Amino acid sequence: MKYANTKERILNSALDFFSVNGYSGASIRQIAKSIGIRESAIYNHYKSKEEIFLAILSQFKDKTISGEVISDELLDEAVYPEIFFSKLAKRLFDHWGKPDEKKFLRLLLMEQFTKIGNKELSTSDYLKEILKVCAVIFGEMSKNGVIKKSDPALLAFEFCAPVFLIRTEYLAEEDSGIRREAAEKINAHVSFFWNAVRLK
Amino acid sequence: MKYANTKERILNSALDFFSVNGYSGASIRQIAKSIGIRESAIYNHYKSKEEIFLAILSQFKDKTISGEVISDELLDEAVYPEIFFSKLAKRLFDHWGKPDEKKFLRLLLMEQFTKIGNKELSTSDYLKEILKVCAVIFGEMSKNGVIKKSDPALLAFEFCAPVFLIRTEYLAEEDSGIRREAAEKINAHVSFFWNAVRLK
DNA sequence: CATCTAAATGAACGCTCGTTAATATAGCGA
DNA sequence: TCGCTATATTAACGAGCGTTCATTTAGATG
Repeated sequence: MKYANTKERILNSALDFFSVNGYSGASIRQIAKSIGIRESAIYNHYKSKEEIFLAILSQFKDKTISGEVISDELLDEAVYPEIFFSKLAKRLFDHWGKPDEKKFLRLLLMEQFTKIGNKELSTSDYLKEILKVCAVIFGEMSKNGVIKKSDPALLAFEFCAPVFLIRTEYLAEEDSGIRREAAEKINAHVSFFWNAVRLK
Repeated sequence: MKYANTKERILNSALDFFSVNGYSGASIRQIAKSIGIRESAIYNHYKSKEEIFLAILSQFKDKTISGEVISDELLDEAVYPEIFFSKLAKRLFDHWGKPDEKKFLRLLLMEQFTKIGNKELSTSDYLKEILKVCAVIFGEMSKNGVIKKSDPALLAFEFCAPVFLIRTEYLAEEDSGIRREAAEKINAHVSFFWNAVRLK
């Protein structure tokens, strides 16, 4: 029998398993079985397990976060910084909580130190883009006198780092109770940040 | 031939391999070989690979961070908050950078989502103790009018989270150039935090 | 010195791993 | 309709895995 999208379905399933069992804990047979084919069929699409891993990485490397997190209506709110920060933090948190992004984040955390992952995966790199975007926005806000003048890159880091840590703390399970707890932490962080950067 | 400390040396070597290859990527044979014994000899000391893993976890669970990071001379400086924050941040960063602590941190990040690790490992739990200690200290400082009044637990999180993220970003390699880069980030964070909590 | 025991060895087990090769089959273009 | 190509299956490979077991050895105890 022939199937459609096999190549893509391999990638999806591989991400599922890699992000829970780790690269070396996941097996080709497991991945094949989960999409209803034999392990040898995998090799019609990828020449090795490592190639599947690298394909996942390059798929996520091409993704850009800005479009997913920053929108025009959001930017319009930058004149009301308190609301803006709150929305931005929530968006960021939710972005990292999207099913595939969550899986990739787990993979990043798991494989960033391994032989196979340490060349391609680093938390700094992963955060680089969003930090840059935030720095630009915060820089504009200082210039426009909406918040204190300060190093935009530092502001970006101080805004994003706690959000990122909260996200990684809740990367495992996520029932509605947990989500509320995380949302409260995000709110508290935003209020701290806002108090730190507001004009007196 | 007979060796001394075999049980302990197994644990050390296991931590080395687990923290780089992950639990399932490391093998009993590899661990045995690295300490100069055969794999079967391991089983005179631990009844399974899983037991070695759990022994590592319980070894670190018993460790207390407060004594390693907080000292009396450090607390004496709490009256000069800017210096105090700077020293505390450095101590925290250095603590997480101690060879064994670094290995454990990598293990934590790698295994917190896996079948074997997800019951025993969580970033929140790992940070819980230091957050509590910091909260007490910061609470005292607000009460003594050395810094702004604010939720001590929030202050502790805002202080520690960026330090922790910086640490995890530099958990892989660490040459002297990298260490200087990290130190600068820590300084920048401390200055942001200090500006956020200082009295006006 | 003889004995006991803890700790090592060497060989083997059943299993799973990633990968390959030979073969079958489905669907599309000529 | 025929044959080509992409995609699947079945079977097998060598290697490494965790673990067990019978045996040897070294060092402490009497």
